[in-house]
Amino acid sequence: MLSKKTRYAFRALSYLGENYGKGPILISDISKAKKIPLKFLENILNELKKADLLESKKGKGGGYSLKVSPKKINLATVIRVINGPIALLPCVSLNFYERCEDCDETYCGIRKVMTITRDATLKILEKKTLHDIIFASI
Amino acid sequence: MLSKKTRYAFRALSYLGENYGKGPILISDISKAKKIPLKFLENILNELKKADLLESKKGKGGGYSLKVSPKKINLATVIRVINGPIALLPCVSLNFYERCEDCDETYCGIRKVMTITRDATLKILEKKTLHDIIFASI
DNA sequence: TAATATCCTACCAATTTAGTAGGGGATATT
DNA sequence: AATATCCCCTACTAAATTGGTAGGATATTA
Ligand code: FES
Ligand code: FES
Repeated sequence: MLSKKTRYAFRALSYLGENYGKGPILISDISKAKKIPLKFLENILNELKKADLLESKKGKGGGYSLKVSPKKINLATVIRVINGPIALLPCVSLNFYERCEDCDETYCGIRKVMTITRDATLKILEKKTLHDIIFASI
Repeated sequence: MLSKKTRYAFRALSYLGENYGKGPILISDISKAKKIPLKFLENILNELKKADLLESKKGKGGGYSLKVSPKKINLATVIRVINGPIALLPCVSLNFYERCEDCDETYCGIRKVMTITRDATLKILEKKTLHDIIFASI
């Protein structure tokens, strides 16, 4: 399951997507509009910025905005940044790979199934973008 | 990601599957063969029993065995018993549904994508059985 | 230089995860 | 009936993760 933090991230990004092209948006505005605890949201947006999905501006007239169009931000990327691995096992993860002790990857049946599952999941999550979820929700 | 406990469950079930039809298998045998902490495994097997996947016998000559053939135990069931929901959001879960506060399901774009993802995942995990992972790993 | 707004570090409580410890109860053999 | 075997149950615990808070440092604008 995705963490609450990840769901907050999606909601915040949706808001930024809805306001794409309108200049910097205040954290406090997003916090109010999407009912996300302000200081927690601050952290989330900062992580998204470090992952190069957002850009920010300090001082008056500052705030956050999407770095690229909502059509270019896919959901898999967001989940990886905030939630971590998408695969169900570390030995199957493309971006967070870790070897399994006491298990030979070449002959592991569980791993084979989880690889298929991962591919099916990614096929969807890498295709669906912020734009898709904003548009679907109007 | 699946918990370590879930991975232990798969390994234990694989062992029981490999020995299907040979009568009760000792927890300690599974523990040794699959390198799973004994007391932890005890707990796991008991949960699988309560979920009606295993049957047990006490006393000498006792142990655990699969209640049905490895071909009839699908991976989704196992994950649900030990790990919990398969869906990425509670509002999308078929077996562990919970409503999202501050979010209208009818218009929620995230939910739509996660529903598609869940279906794709289930299509695989409900089809693949214990037999598949045992056979693939030989 | 004052006001504004993000950035950074540190802390915290609650929950979950990954176990351990120890005895109780059922069963089979002797 | 005694005993050894083996699952069952309750309770406890350490460590990690989750979901936050608090407070100040830093950058920007006016
Ligand atoms: S589960 Fe990772 S290699 Fe078997
Ligand atoms: S995320 Fe569950 S309804 Fe929107």
